[in-house]
Amino acid sequence: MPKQAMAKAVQQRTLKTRAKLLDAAQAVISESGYEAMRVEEVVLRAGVAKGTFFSHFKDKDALMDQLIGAEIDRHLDGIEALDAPTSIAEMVEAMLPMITFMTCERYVFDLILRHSGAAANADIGPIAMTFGRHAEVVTKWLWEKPFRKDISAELQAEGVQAFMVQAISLMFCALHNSVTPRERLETYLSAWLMPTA
Amino acid sequence: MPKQAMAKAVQQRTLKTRAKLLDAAQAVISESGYEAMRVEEVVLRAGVAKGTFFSHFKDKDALMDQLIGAEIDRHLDGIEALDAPTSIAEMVEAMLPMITFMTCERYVFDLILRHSGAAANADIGPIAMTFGRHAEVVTKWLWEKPFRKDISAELQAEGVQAFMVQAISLMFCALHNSVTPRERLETYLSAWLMPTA
DNA sequence: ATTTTTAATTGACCGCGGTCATTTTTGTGT
DNA sequence: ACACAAAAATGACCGCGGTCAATTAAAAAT
Repeated sequence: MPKQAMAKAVQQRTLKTRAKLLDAAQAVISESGYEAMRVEEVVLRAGVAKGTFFSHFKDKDALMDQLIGAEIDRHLDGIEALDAPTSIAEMVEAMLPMITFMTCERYVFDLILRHSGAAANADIGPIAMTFGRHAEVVTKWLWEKPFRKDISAELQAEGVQAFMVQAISLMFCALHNSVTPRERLETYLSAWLMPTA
Repeated sequence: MPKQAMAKAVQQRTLKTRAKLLDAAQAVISESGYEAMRVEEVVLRAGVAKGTFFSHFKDKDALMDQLIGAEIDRHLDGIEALDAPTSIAEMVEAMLPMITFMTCERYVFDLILRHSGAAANADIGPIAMTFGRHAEVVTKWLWEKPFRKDISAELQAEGVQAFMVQAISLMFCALHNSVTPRERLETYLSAWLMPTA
């Protein structure tokens, strides 16, 4: 039997509970940050039992995936509303708010990295979706305003993501944080998108 | 008082115990893989108490850092013995054994990523060291046999690492594993090191 | 209305990483 | 030899994510 056919099975009680859990989690995070979030604290505030949490979310990471994914999506909305950047500096500028969020906590960045690719073929999580979306946006930019013509816009976009991750990673590295992420990313993307040899 | 002056303070008992712990850990890993390693199992085999483990290693990750770092170092020894590659294919070929190890388990790759940058200024862990070493080796290659001349060998090497990480990440992504890591990395590095526009 | 089926919730329980006051061992000064 | 101080080892204990058999509430069948 196809899943679609039995979509009726979900009760509104379920939606209420899930909303309570999401709200409670968001509240905790707003107060104390992502890393400090405890499942026990969330269920306490939501007024449900611990087991209920795990019948709504596969594990703690799944909740984080949703919340963080939603936040990134909000930033992507802003990015998507922009015109295609005409310079590297503009491109970096456009991506900076999203990057700032991604690096607000070490914990957040690690989680994003872990979820940036879909683990199983079926469950492409919210964060993995945002990476797909980001690649699309950048691809569109590069399609409209091409920097390099020897390789496809898709490949260029993949490189942009790779360098974005690299630039962010080095932010958490005590050895390499003398330069700002903006500067570093500009250096990378100039070399990647505007090679002169 | 400088640390050097009081180096005497370590007893042989300490070295014995640490060796026992490392051996036990390696044994467990050889049998069941990295992910399956449990601190309780290790201390049981080593014949010491649980607390002893944590007086030798800050946490479980620190042990993993050492073991995995040592393994990567072994691969780097092999890489370093090679001549500077004259083509992208050769370069990828040289790095492939190391990459294969890094991707032997999802858990291993995640841990490597988390430790690839030094967290605090003081403690540059074994894995972070290997990333530095790898960058040096690639820089030397690019110095001897330059691909691009518009950017420094160091920057080229940073890009190689960024693309290596990207290629590996996509291996664990169910959506993008139709192409082999070798192929993907060759595509990336060709575009990065031999741009034609 | 009443039974039956199915979905949702519960909380005691477990696994495992990590801590710390206490005890044991080792090296040192007398 | 002995006392004493410093280092190392111990294991009971804790925090927290995650499980599952049992219970309760909701929808469907009668």
